[in-house]
Amino acid sequence: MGEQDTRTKILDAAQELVQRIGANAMSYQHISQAVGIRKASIHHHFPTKENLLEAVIERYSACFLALLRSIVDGRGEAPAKLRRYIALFEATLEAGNRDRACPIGMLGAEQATLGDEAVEAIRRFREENEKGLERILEQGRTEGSLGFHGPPRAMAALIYSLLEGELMLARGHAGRTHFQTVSGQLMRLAQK
Amino acid sequence: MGEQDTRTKILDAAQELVQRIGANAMSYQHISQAVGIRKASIHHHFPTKENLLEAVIERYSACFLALLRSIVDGRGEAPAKLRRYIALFEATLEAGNRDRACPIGMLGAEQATLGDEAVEAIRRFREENEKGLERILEQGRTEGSLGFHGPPRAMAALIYSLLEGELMLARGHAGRTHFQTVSGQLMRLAQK
DNA sequence: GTCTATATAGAGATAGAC
DNA sequence: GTCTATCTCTATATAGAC
Repeated sequence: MGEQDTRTKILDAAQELVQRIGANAMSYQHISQAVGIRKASIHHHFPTKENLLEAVIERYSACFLALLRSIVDGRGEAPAKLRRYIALFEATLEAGNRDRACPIGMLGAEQATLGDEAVEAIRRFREENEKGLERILEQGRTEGSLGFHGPPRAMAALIYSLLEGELMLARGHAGRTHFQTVSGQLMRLAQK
Repeated sequence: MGEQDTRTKILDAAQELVQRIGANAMSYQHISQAVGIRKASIHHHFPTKENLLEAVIERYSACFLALLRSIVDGRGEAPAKLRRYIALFEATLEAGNRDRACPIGMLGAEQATLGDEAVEAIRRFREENEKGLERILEQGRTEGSLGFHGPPRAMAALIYSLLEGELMLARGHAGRTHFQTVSGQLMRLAQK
């Protein structure tokens, strides 16, 4: 847990702000205060806000998709893998993070205000999530551990929208409980 | 289809902007251009932006919840009612409206930047939606037309997050198709 | 790489004439 | 009820010293 470089601190602050209040409410002033440097210094690392948002997406996407792949390619039956995937989303709500949604979900909601590169990166993130989920669901069907109806890809698309939507809308006071109710129901639907 | 009063035109423009770009990206300037009046005139009808957003929520909520009630209390079996409910969301994506999410869903994503009254109104909207869905799902179970596992209320919570999330994230080019894939999968899960 | 200072634009909001 | 004009604040971004 040593000292981090400034670029990383800026990305951390920007990501946390996107998760909590969204990209359009986030300003260089907010980041400046969180990191403890001046606004002009942020522009040295990320010339434009669009650059900064793209970097937030790229970093989060790389990290999250690596975890997704380790789940998909890992050992265990499909229900356990699905639970691990859901836990990736739930981790966002842990401890003091009660008001944080997925940063890429938040940016997806604001995509009409973003540049083409960011929108495309958000689309790819969704695509990779749906593909990974599809493989877990196919495994479950093959080994007989999951018993949902319909195409795995449609089920995958449903799961992604559900978890992103739930994280964005059910924040605040009872957020954690609500998330667990919904994710529990999802597991029931997938298994039988 | 006669002339509308200015207040209604302002609400229409504000709602459309919230649905497309979100409340934080929306400005009085945008509304001014859309309606064809000056910024100061908007402040005459809605002194603060917070007032305006609350009015958008109240109007949309009253309209949507009235439709929800007519579905819940109407005739027909539960699967048909569920399809009618889904159609309320899908209507947002019709024709030239391809980039519009649910306004209350968008404001829910931005709730950290809103006042207490707006946040409370958004929470009530969700609550009423979950209650209405719960009644449809209970009916389906009683009459044997729906066969999902788990508590109706958990299923209701899942359906609301799913539809709101799908509308927010799957906009743009293939939005309509993606929505239909996901809503079709939801119907499969509910019926068997 | 960080700073001060500044440019430029836009935001929400108000005063007061018509 | 709408307008012009203006206020104040904040936004993103840049120039240039250190």
